[in-house]
Amino acid sequence: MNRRTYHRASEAERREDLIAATLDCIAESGIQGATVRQIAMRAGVTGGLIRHYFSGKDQMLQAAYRKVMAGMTETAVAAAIEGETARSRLRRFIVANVTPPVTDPRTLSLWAAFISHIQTDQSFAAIHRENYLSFLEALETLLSAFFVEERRALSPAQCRTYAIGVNALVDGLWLEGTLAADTFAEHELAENALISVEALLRLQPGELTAEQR
Amino acid sequence: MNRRTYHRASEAERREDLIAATLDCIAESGIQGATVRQIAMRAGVTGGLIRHYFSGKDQMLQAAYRKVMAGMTETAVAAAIEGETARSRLRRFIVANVTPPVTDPRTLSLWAAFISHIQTDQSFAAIHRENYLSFLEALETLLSAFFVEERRALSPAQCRTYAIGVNALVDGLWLEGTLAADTFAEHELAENALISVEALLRLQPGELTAEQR
DNA sequence: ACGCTTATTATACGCTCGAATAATTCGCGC
DNA sequence: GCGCGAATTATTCGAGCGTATAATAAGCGT
Repeated sequence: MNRRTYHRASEAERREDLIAATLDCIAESGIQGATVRQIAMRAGVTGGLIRHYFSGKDQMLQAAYRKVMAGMTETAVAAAIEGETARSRLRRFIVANVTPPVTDPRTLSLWAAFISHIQTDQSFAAIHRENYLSFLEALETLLSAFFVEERRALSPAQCRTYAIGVNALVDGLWLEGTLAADTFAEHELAENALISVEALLRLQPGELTAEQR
Repeated sequence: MNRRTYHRASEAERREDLIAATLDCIAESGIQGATVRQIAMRAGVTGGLIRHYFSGKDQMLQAAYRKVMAGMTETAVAAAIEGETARSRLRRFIVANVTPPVTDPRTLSLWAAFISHIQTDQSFAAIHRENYLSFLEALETLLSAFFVEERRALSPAQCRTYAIGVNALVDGLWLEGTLAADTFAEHELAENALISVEALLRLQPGELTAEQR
């Protein structure tokens, strides 16, 4: 009647492990395969522990959703701030969104698994909304800085219209490029994204595309 | 010990009923709520009947997925062919894709519920791919006819790049516009779509937007 | 080095799922 | 109008789900 030996972990790392295991399960076999038992096994613990750190499975899924979305936005934002000019930052932001690890089958699996919960569960809807608005705001900021740098006057309303359009384009390319990953070479997608954004903002051809310092 | 009385339906209409009930269940409570029992109840039959018409629940879900996707494409194509000029057909196609019933919470629910299966189940992946390519081809045809009408020479490769970009834009607007339905007025989304496509194709402002006869 | 707190395991419970099977009713061909 | 095939119902089964609870081992403060 020997029990398993185990290690007592700190709350932070245990929660992180559990969320990571949740994401692994979802990525591998969909939300249907992300059962309490599977997740626990993947995390190297037993099922009961989950309810010691989360009030239920749903709350853990929500935490996992937050992590995925935050990760996507942060990757793109982190890429952007490396740029030295507003134009470069905008360019990097766009490219990052259609390049791994954002454009990645695993990321898509996770995103897709959660997106369907938005319609049914308002907690997920809130998380989505929060991240959508934050992404849109980041894009809007990059855009308006870019237009200032280009000495091109733009009403806030028009800037927002542009942001919505660019956001849609990037999302669409991301979605299709990842779903049909074998149809597009990696650079092909990024190139298409830049050309399309150029056109969308009515820039000169090459204004964004051209490599710059 | 009285059994329920029942009506013997033709195979075609029974299958259609079952698929419709499946979609109702998914739209209302997500894929998790689309259980054999719920679907059967909604269709006014008992659960066992499902396996008389489909080899299992999964196959019925696939049939339902096909129906949803075909419906979306057909709605847009049907709207397009009403147009008298290539420009009008392109315009109508785009507007139809960001207007109810394509842009609709129910449609999104259904789409989202299925999209996550693409990563896990290759049967769903095949259905997706089939519909994606058919949508892209329809768009490409509309585009090239439009450019011919406009007497604007375009290489097939560039036409395809445009098609991919427009497709992404339309998909993205559709997705965001439906997810954040309360953020956009109905005409706002369509207007933004036309303005963005205009820019994407490097047309004159108003070339697509302006109402025309 | 011991005892106390608690993180973790182990086990059980009630429920619902998809599927299989057997019983029954329908309605068409004759 | 009757019988026969097949569509439909009714019932059962085993598996797996999320959750609850009790037993236990870990490791820190002292």
